[in-house]
Amino acid sequence: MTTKGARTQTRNKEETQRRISEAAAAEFSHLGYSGATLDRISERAGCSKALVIRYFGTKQDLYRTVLNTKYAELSQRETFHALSEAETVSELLRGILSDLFAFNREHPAFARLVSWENLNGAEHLDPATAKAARGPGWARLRSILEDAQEKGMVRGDVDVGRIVYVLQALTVVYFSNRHTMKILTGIPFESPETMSSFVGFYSQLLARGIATDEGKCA
Amino acid sequence: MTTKGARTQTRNKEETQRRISEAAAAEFSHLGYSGATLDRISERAGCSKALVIRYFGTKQDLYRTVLNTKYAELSQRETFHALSEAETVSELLRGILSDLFAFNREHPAFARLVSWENLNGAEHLDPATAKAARGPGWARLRSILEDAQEKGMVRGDVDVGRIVYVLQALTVVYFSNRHTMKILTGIPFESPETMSSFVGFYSQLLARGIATDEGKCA
DNA sequence: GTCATAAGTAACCGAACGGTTACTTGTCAG
DNA sequence: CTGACAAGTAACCGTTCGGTTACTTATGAC
Repeated sequence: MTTKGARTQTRNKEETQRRISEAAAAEFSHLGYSGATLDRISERAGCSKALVIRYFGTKQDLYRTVLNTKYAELSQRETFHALSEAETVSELLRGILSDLFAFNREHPAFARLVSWENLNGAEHLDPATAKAARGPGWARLRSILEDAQEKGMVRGDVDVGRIVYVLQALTVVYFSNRHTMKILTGIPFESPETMSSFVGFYSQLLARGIATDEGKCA
Repeated sequence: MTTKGARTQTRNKEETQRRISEAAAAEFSHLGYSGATLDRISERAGCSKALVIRYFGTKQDLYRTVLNTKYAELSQRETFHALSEAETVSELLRGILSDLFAFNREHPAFARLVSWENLNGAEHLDPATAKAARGPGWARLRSILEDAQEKGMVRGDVDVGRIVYVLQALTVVYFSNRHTMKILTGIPFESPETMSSFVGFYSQLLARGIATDEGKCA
């Protein structure tokens, strides 16, 4: 009998690789590239350090794998794809912002990895993988936005890049700069209500901010 | 004759301490706490490692000194204090945002240190020092904002913390997440025009977003 | 001059790092 | 049963880390 499809008792390559990958993600997210150690990763994974290197190459190789895997997770979630059905600008803004917040809440490691990565110039991030993480909601946003501009409801100086930027900024800072930001503003980021009220407040603010006088007062 | 006020030829405590402090700021900003090494810092400063430890204590002590010194620099700049004379909401928003961007452009090390610090829980940042970095522009913002709300020009759900948050978010992400954000949005952050157009666009967007219909259309 | 003192350094320590090598052992086709 | 191969490990290597110790040397008051 072959091993194929069966769960071997003590020795299992795929399962071990999965455990290593998981342990590495936790370690890199927590301590960054230079702070993480292969000794701790192998300890977390419950195997020897030599095995980690055998399966994933050098520390840098392992880091690259972890980072791009996390980005790929973002692009595969279902709620993201549901956004392609949105009808109005404000509805879509709220949907995207809400989804960005939800993803970051469910994957606390993600924002941390992005921060670490920016601090060393994003040289380990595969551009194609990162672009895929935008999801179909953004293509939808572009078409709806341009449509609203033609009808004179949205101001002409608004473009998709700037909207995406502010949505990302609001989200990223919430999760990766909460410590200094709490000292600065006093906002209780750990409170669940803060997050939902943030989404509502800022999506409305953005919708009003990009609208023409006609689009808003008429 | 005493050393007081004179520039000694080869041995000079204050000057050496200044060089060490400068070298440490560059090193910590570039590589973070765990990535930085005392050997490199002493090499940059042109002195021995033992002297670094003698003057600043442990690596952690040195890091704390560097971090809080940078924050103190923010609170001492002149343009920040000029904001206390602003008259209108939109004028003040533009002033604060413009100044935040200017400071970060002039002090690239600052945003990096803030990112590193958030990644290890902001445990080395002195809260009093951080709060002082808000400057008088924010107290002015509160009073002008509340005044405008009483007159019915600004919506009631707007508060200073949320405005400060979005201003900081727009700025912080511009400087500390530019690498991943460029891949994501295609925005050319390195271009000088991008920054000034950002300040104009978002301060206008915010001003319109927080205004009541009356405050905007009337 | 000279001498106490402070500025500054070379050499070293144990620990921890990333990575390699030589080895053991579970598993399965025949 | 058995042997070959893959899964997995213990022990080690050279290097670098933060930090200490014992030492040199420039400086200024007397």
